[in-house]
Amino acid sequence: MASVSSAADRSLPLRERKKLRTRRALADAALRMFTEKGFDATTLEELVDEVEVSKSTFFRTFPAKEAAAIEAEVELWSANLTALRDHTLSGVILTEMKDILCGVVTGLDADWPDRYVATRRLVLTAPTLMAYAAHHRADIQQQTGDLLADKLNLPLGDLRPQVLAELTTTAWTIAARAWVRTGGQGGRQSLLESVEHAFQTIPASLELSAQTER
Amino acid sequence: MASVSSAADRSLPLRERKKLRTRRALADAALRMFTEKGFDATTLEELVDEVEVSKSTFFRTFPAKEAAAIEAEVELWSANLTALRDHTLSGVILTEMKDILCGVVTGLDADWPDRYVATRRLVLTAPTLMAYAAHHRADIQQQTGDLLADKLNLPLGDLRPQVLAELTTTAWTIAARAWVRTGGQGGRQSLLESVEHAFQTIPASLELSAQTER
DNA sequence: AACAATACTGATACTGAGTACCATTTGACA
DNA sequence: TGTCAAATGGTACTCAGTATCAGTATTGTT
Repeated sequence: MASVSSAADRSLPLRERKKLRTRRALADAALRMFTEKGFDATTLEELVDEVEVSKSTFFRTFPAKEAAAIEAEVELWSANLTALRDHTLSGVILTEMKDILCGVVTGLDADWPDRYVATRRLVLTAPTLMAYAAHHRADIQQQTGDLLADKLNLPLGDLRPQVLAELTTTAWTIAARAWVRTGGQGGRQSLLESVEHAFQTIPASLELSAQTER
Repeated sequence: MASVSSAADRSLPLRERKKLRTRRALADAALRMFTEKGFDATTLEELVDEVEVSKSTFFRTFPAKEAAAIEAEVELWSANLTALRDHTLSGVILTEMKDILCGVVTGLDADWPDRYVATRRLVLTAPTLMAYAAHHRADIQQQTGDLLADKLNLPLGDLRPQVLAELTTTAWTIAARAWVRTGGQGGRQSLLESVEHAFQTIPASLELSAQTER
């Protein structure tokens, strides 16, 4: 389980390193400024002035203003897709999905948990951001489902890989929501416990009944 | 199970009827024009000219250009929330959720299935629409989860209502996707069968394993 | 049936995100 | 060092979305 993305990766061509640096700088500034001033109140011009790049460069790096704000989210799911791709599945898939996801969380940069908490809190403040994050999640889900179907050699009509992909993101979303609500206290470890708990809650939810419950 | 929304509802004050009429006209024109010319290629001006209202009126009716395109989706979930609110839960909740949803589908306008198919197909063509639809889904999920927690008197930390809400929209999304892919053939009836199937697939997915499967 | 009070519409002017285009600079590589 | 490719910055543009206000239609009251 190698650490995938660190800030200054030698061995990468200089040009690529520069691009990565501005990408990182833009994402950091975006998270900070949007949190301080509000997403709508911060114009793109202010953002690019801060980082000292042009608007052109911004849109060559990110497809939208919103994208710069949810980099931490993107990092998580890109890494997860890669991990799933490189993993040989065996046993109960949903459990495997949970383990892969937990492995990814463990492998991310040291500053990732803080950035993720800040990101999720920010997302709650602006509907536009909410929409963008939801879209990203749907996108990831689709890709995960397709990848699963491929890895398991399942026919096109089989709904199970899509369902599994959705269950995975569902479990994550719910676990993360609870963890973020605590301010990310307990760090990575408590997040992992929250994820375990959420995955366990799925079968428990299926059986939930009224009457007997009150 | 009363039919909720028909085009010209008497007994409503004139002012409200007019608003509903323009809303309907805008949504219809939007669906048609976006499908014909493409979402991005159709400007808001063209749309409001067609319906002969001002841009001002458009934005008092819909919060965004995208919203006019997904009215069929909004109608479905608004009706579902209302139905859930008015329903007394008993027995296995997930089954109840399925039944309520199926009841809502049965109760919608005669032209709803066609409009829904057109909507979903349109959504696939424009990322902006995709994002907006995903956002709407997330919004509905949240409200459904909160409503469930309230109706079942569950404490704030309990993840199960949120999971159930997500499972419900998940099942719907997957069922609808399959149904739309067939062009909505078989109409409402085959959609309902697809929904049944998707709900059954959820427990089946939990147990899916590798090895034994290939 | 006339009259406030109130809600809705339309027009205008504005902000800011995102795109298209081109001239300039910078890194890659022989 | 020189040449090619690729990234950058600047300018001008389109269009969604907001704010404001004057005019018009609807409601409910007397």
